Amino acid sequence: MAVKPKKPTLIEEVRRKQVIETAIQAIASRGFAHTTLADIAKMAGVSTGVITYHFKNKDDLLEQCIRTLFEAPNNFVTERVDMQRTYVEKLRVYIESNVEFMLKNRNHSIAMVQSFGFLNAEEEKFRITSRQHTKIRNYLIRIVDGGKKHKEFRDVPSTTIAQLILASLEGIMIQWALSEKDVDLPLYAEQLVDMITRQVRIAS
Amino acid sequence: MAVKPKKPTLIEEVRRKQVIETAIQAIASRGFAHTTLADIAKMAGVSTGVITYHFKNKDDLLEQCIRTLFEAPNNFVTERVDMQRTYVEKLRVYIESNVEFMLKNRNHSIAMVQSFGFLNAEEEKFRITSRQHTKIRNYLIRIVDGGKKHKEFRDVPSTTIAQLILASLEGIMIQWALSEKDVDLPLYAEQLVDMITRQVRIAS
Amino acid sequence: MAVKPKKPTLIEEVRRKQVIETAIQAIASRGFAHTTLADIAKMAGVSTGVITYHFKNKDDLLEQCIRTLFEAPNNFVTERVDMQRTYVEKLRVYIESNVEFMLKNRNHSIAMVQSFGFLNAEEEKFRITSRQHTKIRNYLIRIVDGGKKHKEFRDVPSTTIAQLILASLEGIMIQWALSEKDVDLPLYAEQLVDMITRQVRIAS
Amino acid sequence: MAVKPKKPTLIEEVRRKQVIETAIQAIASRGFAHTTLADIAKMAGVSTGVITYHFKNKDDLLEQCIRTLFEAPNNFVTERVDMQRTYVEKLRVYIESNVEFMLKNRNHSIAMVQSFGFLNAEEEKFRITSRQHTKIRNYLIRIVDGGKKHKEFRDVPSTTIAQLILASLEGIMIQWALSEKDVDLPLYAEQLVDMITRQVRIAS
DNA sequence: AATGAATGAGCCTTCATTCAT
DNA sequence: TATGAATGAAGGCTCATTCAT
Repeated sequence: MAVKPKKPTLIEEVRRKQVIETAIQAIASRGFAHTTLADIAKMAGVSTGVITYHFKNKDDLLEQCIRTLFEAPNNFVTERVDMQRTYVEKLRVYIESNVEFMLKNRNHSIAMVQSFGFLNAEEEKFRITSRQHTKIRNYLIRIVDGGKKHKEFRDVPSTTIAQLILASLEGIMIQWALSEKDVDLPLYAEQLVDMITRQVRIAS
Repeated sequence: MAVKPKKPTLIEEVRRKQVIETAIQAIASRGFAHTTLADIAKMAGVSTGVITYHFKNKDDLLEQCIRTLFEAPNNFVTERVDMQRTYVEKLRVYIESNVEFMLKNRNHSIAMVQSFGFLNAEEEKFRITSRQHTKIRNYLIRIVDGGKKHKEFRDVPSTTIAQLILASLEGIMIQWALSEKDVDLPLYAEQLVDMITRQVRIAS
Repeated sequence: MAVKPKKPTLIEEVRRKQVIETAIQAIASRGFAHTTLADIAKMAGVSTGVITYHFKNKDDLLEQCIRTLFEAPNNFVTERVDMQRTYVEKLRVYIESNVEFMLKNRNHSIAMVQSFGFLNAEEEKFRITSRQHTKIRNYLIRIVDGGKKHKEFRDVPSTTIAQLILASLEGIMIQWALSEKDVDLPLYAEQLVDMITRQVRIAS
Repeated sequence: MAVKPKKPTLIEEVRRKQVIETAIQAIASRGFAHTTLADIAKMAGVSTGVITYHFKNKDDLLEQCIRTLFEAPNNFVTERVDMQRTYVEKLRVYIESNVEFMLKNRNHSIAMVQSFGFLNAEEEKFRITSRQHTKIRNYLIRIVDGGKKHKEFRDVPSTTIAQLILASLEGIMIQWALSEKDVDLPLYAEQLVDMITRQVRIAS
């Protein structure tokens, strides 16, 4: 008899998505540490058992949340970036659509900042976060390299530039999560785009 | 009977410092969520009771940790920045000495990133972090304003520039905490200084 | 509306037997405590619902298991014993066929030993086990009494002898369940037959 | 710094003993499966936390219980057996003092029967039970061998005799645990001594 | 007859906090 | 000051049971 190939029913997938989304909302408002399964269940309007029925355990759920926290903005952003033709435009759109996503999903941003708190190398949560960072950085490196190849950019260190863009976006997320009113995101994006462009572009 | 007038003995202060420092090390290695008072006590070589004897409760201890996490690098950095005469130099030293502190105190950096993950607006820990951010930002704003006043800088938006510097430093801290080998901090600092300088300085 | 007159369909009976047998296998390999209905269902290749559909509840299933655990060897043994003419032969065959059944159904023996461990006087499971013990003892008493009546046996205390035979068989089952290789069952049977015979038979 | 050598304080040892004894009583009356830590704690008049403070977890406690369940009667019995000079006497006293211990500690016997339910080879509880059985059997083998060497016993198979004695004692424990009034233990002991003696002794 | 998603009570376990010594 | 035994609330997890399909 063949091993059952783990067929995730439709309803199964829907429930999981629902629970993950609710969990993210819960994390955003209570913080990672103070979010209990009972909280999430109550917010989702289901019983506690549902969660451990659909997820192996709490950590499994949190891992899915972290994954979603990275993939959702990533999909949103890359979709827009890939439509641009010039590399200067790609960088501009990368920054702008990241900020756009943040503005549209403040809770996601808050939850993501919270997720930085899981840096115990023993945990799968750590590895997921780490892998996502690498993925993002590589995506940016490819853009910078493309810009250099097409003579749009001068010979800047691609990795460092990628780190800089990622850092300045995750960094502002922290400040904005801590105090919304203290940060004017569109203005920040504009300034960041200006600065990055000035830094990488071949002077005309 | 009168309330004991809070006479922080010398030994008292030493013990507190010791416990706070141990707690930071514990947080760095286990993560915020998994650090128990028993862990800290054992690492410090004292009994559990010592902690609740010297601190009101666990949150009190964590608050002191967060405060230390911000104040230690802050003292290190401002001391060096204030010695600089030109504003371009101040910005350069600000960035460089931040990175220097990180390199000298990796565990502090890791613990600080961890601390971002436990931010619940209802908590004092949140307010402390928020206040520290404001303080840092104001310090940077004053430098930028100074540079503008002394005609070293052109008319850049001070607040945004301050946010950008803070973000790019806290942001890189996350990447470096997640994967030390993936980030060349000195190179990053150099690039960041170059970029910021280029952005603010009046073209000569 | 009249109560459904309990019409145990053929298929119904087949299903029940199948589930009971699977449950016994599960108990033998996982232990009473760790056998869940989900385990049994999965092993039987059916859904969880099937079990509670065919059995009132988990305890009902376990009770049927215990009953089977006693009745199966009992049927096997009495069938053979009743064919013997002399009482000495009856005792010999009683012991030997018990051991034969054990060798042919190791998992049943293991499950039976496990079942001893979950006896709470308040439970029906306890009463079933107790009743089965009485039944077996009475069967053996009748044999011993027969032997005495037909002058094959001397005047031994029938009840005690019955207890002794039952005890030495259930007792060895424990040792054999714990460690198969440490017990040579046929040799044990031979020695037990020899000893019991020597004890009850009228010296010739 | 040397590893702390785990010094079990006096009070620590007392507490552990107390909890173990209470647990045995609880197991005897409720059964292994239905005994919760809360039950034990309440019976012992302490808080739930005490148990997990002094024991690693529930399984750890149960393991200690099983160990005690075997060692207590063992100490009681061997102490008396070792005082006997002849091997016939040793066997007699072995059986009689086992029964004596049972009569004095009915709850221990009941709990021990319950413990037979842990036959999951993966569990430490299994290994403990198994090891204890081996220990007892070896002790009996040594007696039988001694009897043979000193020409008190004829050439019987030592291991099988040892198995038989152990089986007939553990077996009667089951019957007596299930129904006290159905088993006359002293009479049983007498008959068992008579039968074993008759079996092993060199006919005079 | 059968399924399997959903429920929720019950239990183990962790851990901050207290307090007698 | 310091200790560490003891407490008990809180939370994750298991699993028998129910029920709509």
